[in-house]
Amino acid sequence: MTKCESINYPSIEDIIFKLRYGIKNRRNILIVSNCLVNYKGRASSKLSEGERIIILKPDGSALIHRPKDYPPVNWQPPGSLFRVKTTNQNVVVRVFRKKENEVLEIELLEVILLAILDLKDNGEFNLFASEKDMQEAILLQPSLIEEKFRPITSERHVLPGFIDILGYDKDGRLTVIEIKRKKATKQNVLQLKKYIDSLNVEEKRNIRGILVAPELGKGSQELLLSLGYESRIISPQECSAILNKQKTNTKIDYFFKK
Amino acid sequence: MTKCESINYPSIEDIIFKLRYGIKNRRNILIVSNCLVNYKGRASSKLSEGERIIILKPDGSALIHRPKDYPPVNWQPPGSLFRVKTTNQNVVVRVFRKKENEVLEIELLEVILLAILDLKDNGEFNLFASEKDMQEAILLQPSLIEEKFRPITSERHVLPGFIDILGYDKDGRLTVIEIKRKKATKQNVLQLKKYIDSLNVEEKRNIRGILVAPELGKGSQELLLSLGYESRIISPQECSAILNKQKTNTKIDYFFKK
DNA sequence: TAATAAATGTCGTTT
DNA sequence: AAACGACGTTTATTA
Repeated sequence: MTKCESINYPSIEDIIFKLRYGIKNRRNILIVSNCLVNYKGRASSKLSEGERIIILKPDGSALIHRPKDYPPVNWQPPGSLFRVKTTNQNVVVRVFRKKENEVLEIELLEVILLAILDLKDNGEFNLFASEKDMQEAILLQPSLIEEKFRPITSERHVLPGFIDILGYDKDGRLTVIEIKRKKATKQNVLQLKKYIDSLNVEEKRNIRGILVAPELGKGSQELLLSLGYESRIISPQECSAILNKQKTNTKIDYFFKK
Repeated sequence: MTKCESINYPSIEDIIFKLRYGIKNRRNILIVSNCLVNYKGRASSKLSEGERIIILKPDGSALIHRPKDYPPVNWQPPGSLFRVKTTNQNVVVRVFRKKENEVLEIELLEVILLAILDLKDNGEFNLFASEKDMQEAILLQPSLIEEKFRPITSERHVLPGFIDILGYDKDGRLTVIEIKRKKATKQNVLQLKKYIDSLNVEEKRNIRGILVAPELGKGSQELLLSLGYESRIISPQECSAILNKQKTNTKIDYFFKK
């Protein structure tokens, strides 16, 4: 079996055979077809006739893409089961997801292109400038918050829960830091408040709250002030740069040690 | 030009020519290829070598799918610009989005399948059992809330902001309704509270708050009680059924009138 | 399993 | 352009 077996305008028999083969052997399947789609589960939907691109993945995820738009018009997350049957003399792919008891049915009216793919992908994916990167950068260089800021939560989550960073300021005041990778909203300030409130410390007034974000939204700024919290304007990109620099330094250290 | 021009293992010259042709003529483009992907924008990412499915749409959206997972590993929303160039003797597709100043670059190391598609899709898509359907069902049949409930806001955004439904109960008490299509959270109760607080009415205690949802989460129930609000357990599916019935009745009415 | 928050979230709507 | 909330959100993490 080759890496890619593709057919233009396959016969019904071919479609059924290839689909079943591909599903059974955990191949990626690509279908370009005029089709009808019905979905029923948490909601329900009907999509009338049209030509779309369909992807079936061996992990049980399914995607139906119209000629435009970023999101799939219909889909099924991983863990779904594929079944190929015939209805009205057409091939129907049924994608069933037990977890939510959801069914997606794709009736293939005319298959334009069918490809059974045996893809090899062991590539490594790395994302930078995520919220987690911001957290790590601050832990690595606490002066981003202010001089002599000392995080408590370093490697392990010393205090469990959802607090991004907990620490002490130069005067020993307990400080809660909430990090956002995009413009902060009022909701984010409330989140910070919630965490501070959740700390079972008697003198809550003595706890500092700092919201870290690349920008403050209108509502957030007011609320921040009224609650007596602070903010630090820091972008995810600069945090990423700090981490990169650190890695480079580690490498150089290693080089000289050798 | 046919609806689907597909080639297995095209030459570099073919790839460049077909891609440029497809982009220029606003075709959908399907590429199965061993590739490298770099993204830089709001965040940044690197994806090392591997075989993936790539979709380029004429509206400027791009999707890169690995052999597994529901979401694309890299992407670009609509409005992006495609450019085809060569680097390291490989074809590179550059997808630039001005709005966020984001760049996605896909280096094609070995194209397994390339298809230029001229898809026709005028199909109608209908989604049922959305939150909007729930809203409409309640407006159509206010007794879902309680007997003699009278909605004021028939359209939307008639009053302050984002209140789903505003109305009067049988005793003329102002009532704010917040609708959720899935299990209600604490956050949802706070949302309801916010809307009630935002109503500049003197006697806020006299306003009723009702959270409509198919189920109540743990935290939400407690908070609901402590704030003195109420709830109605209603599923999006039953609301959808109510709307369907209404439509059927309208059709029957029309039939008899004729 | 339920709850909670992140996401390059995206997308629509209203101010 | 900014704010706000829905989404069949999905996904990962934690209690």
